[in-house]
Amino acid sequence: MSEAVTGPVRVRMAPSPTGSPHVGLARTALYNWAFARHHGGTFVFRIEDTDKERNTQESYDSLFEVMGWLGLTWDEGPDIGGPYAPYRQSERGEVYAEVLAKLKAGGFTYDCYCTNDEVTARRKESGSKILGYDGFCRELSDEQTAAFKADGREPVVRFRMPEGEITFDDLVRGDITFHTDNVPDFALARANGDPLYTLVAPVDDALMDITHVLRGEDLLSSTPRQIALYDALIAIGLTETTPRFGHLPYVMGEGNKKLSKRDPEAHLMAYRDQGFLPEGLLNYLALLGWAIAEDRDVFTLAEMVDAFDISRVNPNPARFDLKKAEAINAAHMRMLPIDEITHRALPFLKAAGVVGDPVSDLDARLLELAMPLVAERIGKLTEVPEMLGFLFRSEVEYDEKDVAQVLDEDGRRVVSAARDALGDLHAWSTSAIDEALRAKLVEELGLKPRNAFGPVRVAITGRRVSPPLFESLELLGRDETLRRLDAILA
RNA sequence: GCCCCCGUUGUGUAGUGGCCUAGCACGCCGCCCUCUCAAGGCGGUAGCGCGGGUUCGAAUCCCGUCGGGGGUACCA
Repeated sequence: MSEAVTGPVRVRMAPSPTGSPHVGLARTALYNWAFARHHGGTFVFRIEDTDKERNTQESYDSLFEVMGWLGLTWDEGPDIGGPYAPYRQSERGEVYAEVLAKLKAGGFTYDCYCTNDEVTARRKESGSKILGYDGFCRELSDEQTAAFKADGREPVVRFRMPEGEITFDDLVRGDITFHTDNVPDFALARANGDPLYTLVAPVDDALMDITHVLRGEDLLSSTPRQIALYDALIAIGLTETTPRFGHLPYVMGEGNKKLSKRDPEAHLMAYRDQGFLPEGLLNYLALLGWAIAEDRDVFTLAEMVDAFDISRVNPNPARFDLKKAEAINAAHMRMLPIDEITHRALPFLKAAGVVGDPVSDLDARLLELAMPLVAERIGKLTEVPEMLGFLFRSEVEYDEKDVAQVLDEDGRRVVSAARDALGDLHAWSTSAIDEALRAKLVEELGLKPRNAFGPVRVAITGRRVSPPLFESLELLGRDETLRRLDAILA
């Protein structure tokens, strides 16, 4: 493989606003972004919305929302403009019409009147093994053209594929060769004149001086068509060079199925809503096809930018593993300062109704004291309200299973003893609570620590899993603690 | 069918002919620590798709084969 970068770098991400943003999109964006930043290049955000049928405004908006959340910043785009504006293909109609005219004048295209049925019928008759278009309209006589027009047919514009082999040096896969016998002439514009992706993507890449095209492997087999078109664009003077291509492996779901839009795991928004950190998700996504080092897999975006090398990207498709994604996310959670976790958890705490909006001073102070207790025990932000809710709500949400398991008759005796021990306590501090409960439950009643504190924990927090108990009691306060114990015993 | 891509433990990867008795991470299992859960520490589990070559020596090179994926649109 030859040197990937020899000059200034301009890359782009060019999603279509259809459906809800997908994890594969984020991975592609991330690699493009990291590549651009590593080489001090430019990252362009372009919207490929030529398919009017499938585009939606909602999807368009969610693209920006999700990219904003991820924090992968672009240097040029529909929202911020740039020297190559507009960046939305639906606004570039004249550009494509002009290119199309030049291509036609140069003899690189022809009008094609065939219907699908006709092409299929001819293939059946000829017994050809190649499925695409057969080139029937390549050399139409004036009479034939007139006949089609008289028939009321409108032509699509088709590109004339040259004869021979097309080889390109893929940035992640090395040399790939196609023979154009297997790459039929393809349509550049619909019969109604609307340009198609096949035209628009290479034209914009050319016009925007894109130097490296990093995209999903689903586009691998359209690359020879684009290279042939690029040659034509060079011939008509639109650009001077063809970009380098790099085809990124798929992100697959469970089993060996491509993560489809139907899979809940596919949706980026779901990760945000589940309380993933963008840097955690991004770190995990980076691992799907790339490694920073052989013995390390937790790193920051800055470290990734520093180390990213497109030629080190693995070509084979990767399965998305939620467990590992969560583990990586948890590692990032632990890297965050506590007040930063608090800051990020706030929307989740508000959404869960654990704190009000705005947050009262009292709650803010309690949060400041409570956060250190859970900061190291959470993997996702949604766990913060789950773990701390009991400190803020007067109505404890008791987990029925935990209650049934721990607060049986024996458990209630333990709670009762704990209530006695704490009721007499004058100093209300973690260490005093610790000592008092141990003296009563462990030493006096001879219980094992876990059996001693379990019932108290469930009585107070509603769950068998909670922040450390003594600290929690201190924060809860004597009155509320005793009230909850009494309520259980009542 | 035809063309192209891919193939290391359950998952992601490291590995570019001897350093591989195949490393790391997640998962899973066990132990330690421990007021629960995490975190942390220690240990275990499991892999080069298959078959031929080349070579003193192959996960690494070659051929074949099988399996998976993508494309084959007036979608992108």
